[in-house]
Amino acid sequence: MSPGKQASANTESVDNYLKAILTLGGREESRVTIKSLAERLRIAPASVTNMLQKLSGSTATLVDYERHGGVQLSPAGKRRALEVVRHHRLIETFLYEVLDYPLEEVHEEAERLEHFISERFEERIAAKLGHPKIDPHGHSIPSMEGEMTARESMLLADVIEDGIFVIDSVSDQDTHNLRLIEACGITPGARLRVRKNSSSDSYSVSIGRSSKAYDLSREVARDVRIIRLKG
Amino acid sequence: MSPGKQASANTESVDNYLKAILTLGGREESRVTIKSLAERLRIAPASVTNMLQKLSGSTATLVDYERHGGVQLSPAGKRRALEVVRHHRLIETFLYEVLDYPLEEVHEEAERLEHFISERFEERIAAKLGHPKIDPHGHSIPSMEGEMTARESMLLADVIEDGIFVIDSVSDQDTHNLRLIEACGITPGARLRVRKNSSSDSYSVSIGRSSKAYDLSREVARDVRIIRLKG
DNA sequence: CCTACCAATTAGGTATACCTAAATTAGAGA
DNA sequence: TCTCTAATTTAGGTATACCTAATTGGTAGG
Ligand SMILES: [Mn+2]
Ligand SMILES: [Mn+2]
Ligand SMILES: [Mn+2]
Ligand SMILES: [Mn+2]
Repeated sequence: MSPGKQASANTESVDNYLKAILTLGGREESRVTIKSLAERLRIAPASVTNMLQKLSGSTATLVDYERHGGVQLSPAGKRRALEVVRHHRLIETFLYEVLDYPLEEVHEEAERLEHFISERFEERIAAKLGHPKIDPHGHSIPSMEGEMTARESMLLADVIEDGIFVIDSVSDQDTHNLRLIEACGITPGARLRVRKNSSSDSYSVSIGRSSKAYDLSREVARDVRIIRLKG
Repeated sequence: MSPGKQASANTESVDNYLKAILTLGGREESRVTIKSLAERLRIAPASVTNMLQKLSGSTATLVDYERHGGVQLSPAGKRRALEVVRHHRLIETFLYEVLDYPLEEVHEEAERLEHFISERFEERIAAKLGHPKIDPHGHSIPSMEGEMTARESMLLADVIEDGIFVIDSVSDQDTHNLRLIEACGITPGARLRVRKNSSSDSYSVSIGRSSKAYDLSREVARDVRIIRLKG
């Protein structure tokens, strides 16, 4: 077959491990502990150890695992993880743009479908959407070649000095938080004025030059990433 | 929860059994043999017996199985089977209409995705497509309530007397045959002139009033359903 | 009425992907 | 250096959904 890849005989389960390792490893791609993987995947640590041993042993070694030393993606594993992330984010964009899903609903559907769409499906929705670079949460969509651009952003919850920011992205992990976030008008790309409330552990935010301010708890503020515009 | 159904905890495998029983049972919903199921699903007969015993035993009895007596769908099983068929055909229509898939490619993708889309996804693509009643192969799409209209049609391969017909539907089972069929211009709804070739075991067909005639082997002719217009 | 024969079933596997409970280990702090 | 604890691993399950081989059953023809 041509220089491309063959459909990757990965199971849904394996894909989920790879994606979790990618995410938890962060920008530096550091080694990930069994415990953190277990928490993220909501699977018992013993099961995670088991799976990783199988993954690093057989197949095309998707993963570099060491006894008591955590895991890291191999080049092949990283390639596959980014492919799944691309699927996920393209599907989310598609659901949002074409099928008019509410933002809080796209993640759950994408989380399932990302494992089952073909390369053709991926290619067709990408084309339909005009090859988008970011998804509706503000996350970068990896390119077909597995490149993903990273922006320099911080958590709203980590703001110390009040100021004006641009909204980078919102987390898709918690439906309830996301609804609250949307209710404030927080949308990737918009401008946000942030004031840290000294009394309670919360943030007062307003969009653009609007005077309407909303209060966000620290927990919710952890689900918003922003970039400082001016101090 | 409201009067509706809960997401049906069926696995992909169970759904496939139900769909196969529905199809093989035909319009009369007759009992289906283990052997025919095994062939259709490409699973060993022993495995089919096993699965059916589990299905008829536990859960909400999706199936009426009797030792040495074949199977039949229960009302609940029929409901679920039609739901999956609705998914399948809506997805096919969507891939064809919205994502510009070639006709021969829609089936394989739908065959996978039908098990994983949510009710919301089903509803959204149905709305997007204007609640279509037939899929691109000419097959009826069951309604949300599980009603499916049946047309009175025959196989092209069963034609004895030459004549003019309307094309009812084409089978989605064989990609290769489907490509041949499409190449003749055979499309559901079009008019077809059929002449049985006495010499070889084949059919000479032409579309509408076109004089261009194509030869279809009996094997391919089995994948085309037609309705007689005039003798 | 009795056999074959074929369909169906039973018996006894395998692989995947989980689980809980019981070791074991690495590393931090005394 | 020793000890303790939390992380990790090992051991020994479960459920699903397949498989092959061996057995049983129904029935059509002789
Ligand atoms: Mn998501
Ligand atoms: Mn996203
Ligand atoms: Mn189909
Ligand atoms: Mn179809």
